[in-house]
Order: sequence, then C-alpha cells, then structure tokens
Amino acid sequence: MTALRTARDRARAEITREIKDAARRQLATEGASRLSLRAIARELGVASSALYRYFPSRDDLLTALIMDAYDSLGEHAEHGADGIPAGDHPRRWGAVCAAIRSWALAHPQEYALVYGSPVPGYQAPADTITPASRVWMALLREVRDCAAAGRLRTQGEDPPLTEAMAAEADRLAAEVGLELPHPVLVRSVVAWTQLFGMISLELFGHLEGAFTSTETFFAQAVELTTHLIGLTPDPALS
Amino acid sequence: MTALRTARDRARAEITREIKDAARRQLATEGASRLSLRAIARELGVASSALYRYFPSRDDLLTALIMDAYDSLGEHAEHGADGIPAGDHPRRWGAVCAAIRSWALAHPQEYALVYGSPVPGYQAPADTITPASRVWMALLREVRDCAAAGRLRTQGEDPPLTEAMAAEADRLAAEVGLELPHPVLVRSVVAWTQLFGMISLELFGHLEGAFTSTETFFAQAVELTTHLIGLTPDPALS
DNA sequence: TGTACATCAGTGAACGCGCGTTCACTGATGTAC
DNA sequence: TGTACATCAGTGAACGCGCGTTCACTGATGTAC
Repeated sequence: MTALRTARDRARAEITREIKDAARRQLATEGASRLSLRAIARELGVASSALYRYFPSRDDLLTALIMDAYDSLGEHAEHGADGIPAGDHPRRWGAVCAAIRSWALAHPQEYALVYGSPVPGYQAPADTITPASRVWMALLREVRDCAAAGRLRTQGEDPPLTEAMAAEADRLAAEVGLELPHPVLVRSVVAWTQLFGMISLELFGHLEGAFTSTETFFAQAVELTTHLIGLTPDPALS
Repeated sequence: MTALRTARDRARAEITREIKDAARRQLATEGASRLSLRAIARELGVASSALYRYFPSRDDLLTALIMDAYDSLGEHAEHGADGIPAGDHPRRWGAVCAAIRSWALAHPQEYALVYGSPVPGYQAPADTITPASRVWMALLREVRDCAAAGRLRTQGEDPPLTEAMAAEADRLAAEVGLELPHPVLVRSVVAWTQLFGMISLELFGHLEGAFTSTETFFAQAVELTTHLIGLTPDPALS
C-alpha cells in the first residue's frame, strides 16, 4: 500500500471512512436490511448521489462493512492473549474467547451483521472468506500451540470418531494447515460453535431468562470447553 | 377453546391463518425487517387496509409470527424423542437435538426470526417468554429423566463451580422446577448454547467452509454433549 | 514556473417505486325481540 | 319464522413519508508539456 500523496487521495480515504462510520451508526438503529444510503448522505450533509463516487451500490457498502467487521473481530481475537505466558494454554484460550465476546458486546450491530440472520437479497462475495477465518484461526492456533508443547491431556474415555467424521476432520486439518489430532480438532470446532452460540444467545436476548449474570456463565462455559479440549498449562509456570 | 360457531368466526380464523402463511412466505424472501403488510395484502388479493381487521399493526403480526415459531419449534422438540424407550437417555437426548435442528432446517426464516438478529425497532412483548421456553424445557426434561433414573454418570474430575455460578444455578433450578445437580444443569445449558450455535452457524452459512457434511459434524457434536452431560442408557435395554 | 487539458467530487432534479396507517363508506352477516 | 338493528369485513382514496439509482451539470484538483 503506497502512501496517499495527493490531497484528493487523502480526502477520498477520509470520506470513505466517514461514510462507513455513519453506516455503522445506522446499523445500530436500523439493522442491516434497512441500511439506507440516503440516510447516510443526510447525516453527512451531502447529496445522496455523492455516495456513488465512493461505493458503486448499497451492496458494495454492505460488503465493505462486513469485511471490516471480520477484520476488526479477527484482529481483536488475535491479540486477545497478548501478554499471557506462552505456556499458560488454558488462560490463553480463555483470553481469546473473552476477547471475542467483548468485541461482540462492544459492536453488537457489526456482530449481528456478520453472525446474525443473513441480509435478505444480499449475497456475500467470496472475498469475505479470508477475513472471516481469522477469528477461528486465532482460536485453533492456541490449541495447536498447546498440542505442539505436549500439554494436551489425552481423552481416553470418549466415543471414537465415526469414519465420516474422521474424513471431514482430515479435510479440515489440511485446509487450515495446523497439526492437530482429529478428536482435538473436532472438539475445538464444537467449542467454537458453543462460544458463538453463547454470544449470539446473549446478544439476541435469549440468555436473560436463564441467568442474571451472563458474565458468570460465560466464564464457567469457557472453563468447560478448556477442559473439553484438554488444554493444560506448562507445569514450569510455578 | 370453544368451537367457532358462526360463519364469520370460521372465516376470521381461516383468513388470520392465511395472512400468517403469506407473511411466513414473505419472511423467506425479504426477511423480518422488510415484512410488508401491503405485499401480503397484494398476495391475498385484498386491500391493504383490510389486514387491519386482523392485526392492529405490523408489529402485532410480527409478534404472532414469533409466538407461532416458538410454539411450532417447541412442539417439535417435545415430540422429538417419541417412540424411543424411556430408558434410552442418550438416544432420546440426541433425538430432541436432531428434532430442533430439523425444524430449523425446514423453517429457516422462522428460525432466523426468533434466533437471528433482533428486528430493529421491534420489542418482543413478555408473552413470548412462555412459548420460548418450551424448546429448552424439552431438552432439560430429558436430562432430568436421566438423573431421576439414576443413569447420570458423575463427573468427578472436572473443575468445581464457582460460588457465583452455583448461585446462578440455584436460581435457574428453582425457576424451571426440575431437580438437577448444579453441575449437570450448567453443562446442560452449555450444551443448549452449543446446539443453537451450531444450528445458527450452519443456517447462516458459517459452517460451509469447515465441513462438507454438516450432518456428520452435528451427529458427532451431539454425541459429545451427551457424553459431556453424562447421559447413559438404562442397562436393562439389552 | 505557467498554461491547457483531463480527471474527479459533488449537486440537484428526476424516475419509478415502495411503505404503514387512517378514514368515510358499502354491503354482508349475526342477534334480539 | 320474520323483522329491525347492530356488528363486522372489506374497499379505495388519501396522507406523508421513505428508498436506490441515473444523469447532465459545475467547479475544483491534478498532470503533462
């Protein structure tokens, strides 16, 4: 990415950002399917047709917002365990989970845009796959690091994978390029679905009836998935 | 519920149903936030103002759709394990989970209406709480039945509940009125969040990248939660 | 360094469409005597 | 069983609002010589 040299280029980048910011503000009150270019233009004090200099259509603006959301969440997750000792695998895993939840609570509209009901009539382009993968790659990397350090508790007792599942796990392992025993990979994906289920249910108001402190439940659930995957700390950590 | 005697009453019930059916059809293509009374009226070949004889406003129609969705899913879940021996707790649990998933796959728009992003500007009335609880009550009942039969494997090894969590579990246990050991209750709720997370991720297109057969993964995940909760069958079943 | 031309940002009017809700009304169905 | 009146369903026009996108245009910024 080269520096933006001309005043035009700088203005363009800044206004593009302002448009997206206004759009994100609108997501909160209107939801993605009601996102309106005219309303954004009104907020920015500009003719609605002016936005077409920046985004060729409403869908392109939506795509940009989705990519930004994936990237923002992904980056947050990737730094969630910063500062926690490399060998403290359980705490690192928990920190990444907590980072994902805290991002979701801080950006509920963007979380809903990406993990909520699909926007009707909108088809996400293939470019969104890469930024979308950052968040679960961050999770899987913690598991891989733990496995590589030989600190994964083995799961003796539990049901073996079916053949079909083992094949699926093979494919997935090759795709992500992380060395992980199949049962651990499957459990990690299950933990991922649990994490996002818990966050979605909390954000969309389905957990309120059950618990007064979703915080408490979250912490307990993360401890459970930590245990489920078999993450244990390096004993050298006092 | 008394019989509908007059022709008017019968017509009213039928047309109410037709309106809701048309609305459900529209959910699929437009999504909840774009649900349009005028479009429904057009489809039914009726003046748009006529709908106001049946629903005082768009929000009331939405509420009716939400209640119906909860009830439909709840009923489906309640009958998911029909025909499976009372003592076969693992299979019964799995059947209820599978019933919930199959309902979601068959009614994706209604699932999204209820478990997807909240409809902007719409506030669900308190009446929805009761029908909403049916589905997880159906799940919890299977666990309770297993516990009552003394077929719950005890979880010796795992991390104890924090005090805050135990207090939350206390409250919840009292609320649902089912006798269950606290750790089991917590694990059941975790399993519930995993189930709905998995379904939401599948339905909203986030599982495609990971697995080619979501069916296979689902079966494996259910086996894992069965094991996690500790459901075991009555040994008398051959 | 100065000029001529090309590029780009933003305007404002217009097209063609959508929406929820209200209201005075007509005509059919139901009810009380 | 028959009649008078009340209730209800459905109409169609209207209010006041929204939207995405296009297009010919003006005026400012950038570039090549």
